[in-house]
Amino acid sequence: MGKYNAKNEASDKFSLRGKVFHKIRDDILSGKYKDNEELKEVAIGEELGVSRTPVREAFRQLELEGLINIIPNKGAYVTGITVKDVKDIYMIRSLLEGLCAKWATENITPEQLEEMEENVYLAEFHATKGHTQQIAELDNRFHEILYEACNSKMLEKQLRDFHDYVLRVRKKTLSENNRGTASNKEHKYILEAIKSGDPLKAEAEANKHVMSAFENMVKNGLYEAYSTE
Amino acid sequence: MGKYNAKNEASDKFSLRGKVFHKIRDDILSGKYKDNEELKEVAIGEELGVSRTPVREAFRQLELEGLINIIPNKGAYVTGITVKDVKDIYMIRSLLEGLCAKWATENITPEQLEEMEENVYLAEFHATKGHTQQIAELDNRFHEILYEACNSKMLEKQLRDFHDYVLRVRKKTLSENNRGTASNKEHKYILEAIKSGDPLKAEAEANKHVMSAFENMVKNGLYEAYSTE
DNA sequence: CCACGTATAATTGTATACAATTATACGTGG
DNA sequence: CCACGTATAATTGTATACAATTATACGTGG
Repeated sequence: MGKYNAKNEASDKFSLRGKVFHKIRDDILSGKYKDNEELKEVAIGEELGVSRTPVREAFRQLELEGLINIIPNKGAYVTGITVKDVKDIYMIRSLLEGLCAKWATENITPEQLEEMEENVYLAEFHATKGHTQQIAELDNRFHEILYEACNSKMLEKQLRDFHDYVLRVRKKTLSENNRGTASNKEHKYILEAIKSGDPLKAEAEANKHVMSAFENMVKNGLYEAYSTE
Repeated sequence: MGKYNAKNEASDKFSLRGKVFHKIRDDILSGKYKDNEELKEVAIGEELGVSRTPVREAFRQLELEGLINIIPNKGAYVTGITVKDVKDIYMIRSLLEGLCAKWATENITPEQLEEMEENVYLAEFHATKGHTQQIAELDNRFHEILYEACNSKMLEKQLRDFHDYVLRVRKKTLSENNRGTASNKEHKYILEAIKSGDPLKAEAEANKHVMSAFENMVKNGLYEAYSTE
């Protein structure tokens, strides 16, 4: 599974289509394009120094992700991500991360468990030192391990997609307001529930973790700066 | 929202790319291609009488849906959908349909509520008559209404994708074993919870509905015939 | 006979050409 | 002046050409 994904990422990095896809995706999520703005194949192709072919292929992917809306023979229009979208994603993620933690309790391998323990331990250190970059990376990795450990291709894919979607928001939230310390404490609770073999406890802790991340975001009003609404 | 989607469907129907996408997707989901089978652009293009361009664009979409795995410069390989995948999707759907019903309770419009009542009433009639085709259509539509009524673009998209994914399995299940009658009764419970303005009741009923659909499927061993495992 | 390397074929990646469709400009009649 | 229709430009849709990469065939030396 990990290898499978690594390959896909390689594909994305080394082909023009993948580069174009990620570039436009980032630009939409970061708010470079306005809502309903029209994306033109030639213009974007020229900007990135490629022909229309890779741009078109990237458009098809973006359409499927729901980031743009393609009207046949007419054009591609940015759908963007609104404040409500981010909120909804956190609600959905809360449920699904819970399910993921529950399943992970029953399917995690010793290696994954060990990496998770190491992750939490190391994050504790960086949190006290205020190393925001490392904290963000460890946080991402904690969730990645959880996704892999649940042993469900379907759930893993869903959570990964959502995770990517709100990545920018999450990173910012973590770097402010001591959220990093609190977040890592919650990771520890999840880890302990998994270690003690209590799936329902793990589910509840993961639920709470996502919800508290969301509440922290709302409290700080941080997410408004990153939406197109 | 409804219109937005209608447009997308039109796009899919009238462009070659859309036709190719749906054809390959159906072929994978119905088991025409084996797991790990390689899909070649030229071969599929010739089969469908189109050039490589629409085929390639369809491939990119299928990759994003997780149905094929594209290795750069090498080829596209069918990932397929396994028994476990179907099971996992039902578990995920159970949670998300619950959330959807909860939100729908708070956001449903009078028009949607009326259509839902009509839907349940009509399905009752067709269930007693054993009209499997109509039952399947009304069942689909019931869930569509629910998805629209929750007023969340994100959740709606998720549920629609999953719904499509297991459509074939669902249709078959409904036509056997009087599941249609039982299913419609559960729809009625959801509807009544929504009408009485009880979001938690609606959530619980929707949870149960998906789980009982899944249990029915397992009991009859029906889903094994529709997977690639 | 087989291991290996090289030539050849097959396949994917990207750019471009042409067709079809849609948007825009512009002129004319009233 | 403006409503309308037609010509023109811009844009997307699809096919095809060429380049780059990978798979296969085949021959030769030992």
